[in-house]
Amino acid sequence: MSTDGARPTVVPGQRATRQRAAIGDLLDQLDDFRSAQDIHEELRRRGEGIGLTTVYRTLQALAEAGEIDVLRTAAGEASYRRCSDTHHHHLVCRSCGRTVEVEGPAVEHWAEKVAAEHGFAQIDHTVEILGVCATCRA
Amino acid sequence: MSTDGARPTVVPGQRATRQRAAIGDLLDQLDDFRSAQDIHEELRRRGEGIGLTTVYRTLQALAEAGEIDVLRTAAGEASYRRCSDTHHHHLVCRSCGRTVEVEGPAVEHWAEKVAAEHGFAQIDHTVEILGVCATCRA
DNA sequence: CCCGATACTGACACCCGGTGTCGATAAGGT
DNA sequence: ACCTTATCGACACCGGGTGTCAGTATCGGG
Ligand SMILES: [Mn+2]
Ligand SMILES: [Mn+2]
Ligand SMILES: [Zn+2]
Ligand SMILES: [Zn+2]
Repeated sequence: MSTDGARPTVVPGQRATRQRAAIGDLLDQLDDFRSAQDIHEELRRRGEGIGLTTVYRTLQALAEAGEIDVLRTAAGEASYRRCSDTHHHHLVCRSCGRTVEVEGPAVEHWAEKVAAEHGFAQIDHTVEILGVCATCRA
Repeated sequence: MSTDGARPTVVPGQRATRQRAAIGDLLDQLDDFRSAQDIHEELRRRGEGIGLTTVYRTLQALAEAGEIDVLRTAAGEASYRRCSDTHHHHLVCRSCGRTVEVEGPAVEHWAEKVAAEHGFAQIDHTVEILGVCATCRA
């Protein structure tokens, strides 16, 4: 959870609206990946009047702008989380959803090397680790 | 593409049916990831009478049994491919779908190490590399 | 070889995450 | 304040995938 409180809550070039601010604030408070519907529910629980469509599209815009990270659950549903701005991957607890950001130069190099060896360019990669955290094993 | 022709086309404990054989045969001939609908279409084109529901469920069963690999497209749709039986990952062309199986002990070790460091167990990981192949850049 | 228990099939209704539409609303530049 | 126009959100719709269930085919036992 970043506590700087100064991250752009709005994608540059877009208008600052109450709804987008509410979503940005909530994302700052949450610590693990949440679906659009989760976020919509939580906002309404807090008394924010906001439509589900708006939540879907705002989250997508934020993801596209690189403000937040997207992850596909096993069920194929998208989930979102505000992350640090450096390149990293995720270690996620299958049981409670607890998320740890991890990085590894070894993987980055390996991906580039193997792609180049096969003549591939404009490389992008996804690396996610799933497991059960210590707490959930108690 | 494996040419052994002796891979189990049926998950153990299940009955051998014409439909499952047709799907297995087709998977042996295809070389890159295909959606359930693609496979269904192709089977009908070849004159096989088979229902879409059956294709969906057979592919899922094969995937669950580890007979084939599953990949989620950017659109969130599942795609399937018969792969070698050793652990590996995929290098996929974003443009033509061409798929190369790759492996890397470095990544395996890294994943295990980083998970252990954070107290996670029962680890599973997904690693996919996307890019544009040499042919598609011409 | 035949038969019956039962696994499988597939048409169809349904589920659900996500998108297109469009009239109403509100941001924010002047 | 005013006007232009981005944004909102209710609603209809889309498409991949699943539950149901009556009909069908497999295959082990007799
Ligand atoms: Mn990486
Ligand atoms: Mn691996
Ligand atoms: Zn946990
Ligand atoms: Zn290609």
